[in-house]
Amino acid sequence: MPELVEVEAYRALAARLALGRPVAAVEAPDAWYLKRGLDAEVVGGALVGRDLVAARRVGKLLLVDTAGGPTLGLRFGMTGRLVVDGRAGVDDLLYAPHRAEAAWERFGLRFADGGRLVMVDPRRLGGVELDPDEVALGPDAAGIGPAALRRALAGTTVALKARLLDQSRLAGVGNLIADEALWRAGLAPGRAAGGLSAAEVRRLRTHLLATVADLTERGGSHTGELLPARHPGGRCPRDGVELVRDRIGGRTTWWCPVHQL
DNA sequence: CCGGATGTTCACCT
DNA sequence: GAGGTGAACATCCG
Repeated sequence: MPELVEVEAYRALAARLALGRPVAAVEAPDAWYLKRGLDAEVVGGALVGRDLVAARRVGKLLLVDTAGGPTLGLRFGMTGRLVVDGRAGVDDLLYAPHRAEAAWERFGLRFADGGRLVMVDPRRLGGVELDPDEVALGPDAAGIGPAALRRALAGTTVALKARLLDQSRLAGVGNLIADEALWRAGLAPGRAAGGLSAAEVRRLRTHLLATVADLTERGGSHTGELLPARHPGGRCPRDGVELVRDRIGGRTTWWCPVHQL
């Protein structure tokens, strides 16, 4: 999906524009998008007439609380975007087409004043559920503390990057943030997650938080320093050697063999 | 035409 | 049980 950075922008958009507005209708044109056996009738019955009272985020999951009703859980997959009253939470997504087809509107809430909150998702990799299991997610990567990061990495020989991507251990880090943070921290993605020294875990935390802050400020997960070099022949922006391409945690991984140790 | 892309889930192995 | 792999979802891009 959009990673933590984009979902935070969606959360802020929803908090700014959607709260306090009663839901007049639920638009669920795509049954596939409703997860866990939900259908349009159930979602409509649960949400219509209710006020939206809070917009929260855990990792890449956006949570919208209703007054006296269930919490709406929105997942954006890789290409999902949130649009409220025609305004987008982020200007751009790396792999999303720049067009906005009405056919890609997978789910929406219509408000009494005619405004709308809409999920646009060309690839349909996202989805909607009610009262999603928030406990299944690890602590949010934004603002994670030293002890929590240590716990998230400890006790396994799984590759460090794979562990960072494991949403049940640490929530919010996606493929681009993982590569960027490891590149900044000078840590090889294939290292055993539990094998880092205490100093390395502290260094990783520092750079993970800085990465999230920088990408948030610049407007997206695709604004990292490493991103322009993530292609065959791409060179490390820091020391100029050709990056190594690997497959770690099921995802394409680009890293520098010189300074990531 | 082919392969790969900010993600998650599931089946199937080892 | 842990962990790895590949497929699936649908569309665009190089």
